[in-house]
Amino acid sequence: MIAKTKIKVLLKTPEVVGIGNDVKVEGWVRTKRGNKNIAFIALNDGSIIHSIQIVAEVANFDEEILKQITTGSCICVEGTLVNSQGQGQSVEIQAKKIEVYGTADAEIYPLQKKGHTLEFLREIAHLRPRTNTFGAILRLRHAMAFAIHKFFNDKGFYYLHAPIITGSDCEGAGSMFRVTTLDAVNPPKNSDGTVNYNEDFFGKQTNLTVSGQLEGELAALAIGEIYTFGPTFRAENSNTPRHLAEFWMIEPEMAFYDITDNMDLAEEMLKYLMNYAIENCYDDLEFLQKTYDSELIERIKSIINNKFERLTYTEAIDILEKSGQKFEFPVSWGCDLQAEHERFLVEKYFQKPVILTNYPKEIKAFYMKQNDDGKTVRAMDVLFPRIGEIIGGSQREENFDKLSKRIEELNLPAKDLWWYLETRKFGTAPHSGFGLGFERLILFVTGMANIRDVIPFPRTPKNAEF
RNA sequence: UCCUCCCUAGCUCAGUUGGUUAGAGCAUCUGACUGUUAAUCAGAGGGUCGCUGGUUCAAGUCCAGCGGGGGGAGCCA
Repeated sequence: MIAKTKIKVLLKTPEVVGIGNDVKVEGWVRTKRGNKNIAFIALNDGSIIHSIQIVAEVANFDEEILKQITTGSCICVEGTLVNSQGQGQSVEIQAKKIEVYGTADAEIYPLQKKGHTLEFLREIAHLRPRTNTFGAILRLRHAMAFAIHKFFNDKGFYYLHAPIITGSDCEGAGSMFRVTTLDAVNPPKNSDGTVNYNEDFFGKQTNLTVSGQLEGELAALAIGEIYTFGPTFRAENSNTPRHLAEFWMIEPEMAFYDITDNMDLAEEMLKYLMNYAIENCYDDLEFLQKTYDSELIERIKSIINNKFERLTYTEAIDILEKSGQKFEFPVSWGCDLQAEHERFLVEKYFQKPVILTNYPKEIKAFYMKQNDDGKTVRAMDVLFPRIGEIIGGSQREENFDKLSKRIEELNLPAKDLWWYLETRKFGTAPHSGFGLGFERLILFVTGMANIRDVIPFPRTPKNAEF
């Protein structure tokens, strides 16, 4: 009995098995070609972007078996690993035995050996992992997730599991998905006709989380440095290539970090991740570069090799006002920066990542630390080429009175935030944190243009088919 | 949600000022070919032109509504 081997091992380190020795591989057929004497099968098992070539002498095999080997079918091959006689690959397998695990009727199997549009592949999300493109994306997605855990673990951060179901709508980060077990048609009512949520599963209104930040702060103010990495939900009717209703977010939160420490961490992490991709996923990056984005690897390297430009919101407004550039939305101090403004700063003016700090408090969240000028808060946004804001964060307001006053000014439900405020009442500490949208990171590192193509099963308005 | 473009064969698309039987490439099927690289060559089959309604002698083509999708914007990550 021959031990099975991953195709990655055979292609990358054939010496492990040894030329001339017998091997067993299992995978899905990408293409079959040949003539009446010989058949060439490109076999892929997902371990690597490349397929291995299976060579089958037609005379040695049952005609019915060979007929079943079509694009998309799944087979097991036993044969001898040999140096290839043809161009295009260094090693190949001279097949001795082929077992068909599963056929794929060529008349109805949707994937062809020719290329498909990404839009079409979205309609067959159950099969698109079988394509080279999605194989590469899924491997990169895994590598980035793993690298994030490794980065934080190596720095002594703890992985915190924030709740998915929350009872608060505090961050104001957008509309939430209601979580309920009440009968949608006939819910229990109060005497005034409103729904009686006391009868609901949790005895109150609950929602899917829009952010784990507030819970993250609780943990940071106890065990120092933490990060969350989990799904997040926004019920916004956003129809763009950069938004999902369900996406994954990484939210580190650190005690005793000021805004500069926060920026240093964000920059170090992004550079670490880019470097990890180059060192561990080069074959996939090369494929994506060749197929979709000719500047992909160069752009990733530019993140590693450039110091991020750091400037204040006020300085950025000044640059934009003096730029002579015509913008659809005019710039003035106090307005939020539009996509076109961010793009100008990152792609034209500095031509590298930019970190903007000290935004007007009116356009930022209540929990951000207020500066002494009374006008700005210690926010930081990291802006990337192509995708804009990849990270948003801040030093947090640790002063109980200032935070309470801000909550009051913004008319937020202070009574629902009692637990959050108690961290400022008992042993408060300077601390900071930020949020990184995982899919936006994957968007950048794969060179894909649409966020629906970097998550296995995208959730967007009117779409939850798979 | 707003602006804009698109929806014709399994896929990607052509289809002229509205006019007879709606085309191509690829895929599929059949055949040919002694090592192919998205193999090549020859032949064949394959259509409710997104849906509903309207204008007209006549609609893939014009109009309206609805549905789906792309791009841009807003919200944001």
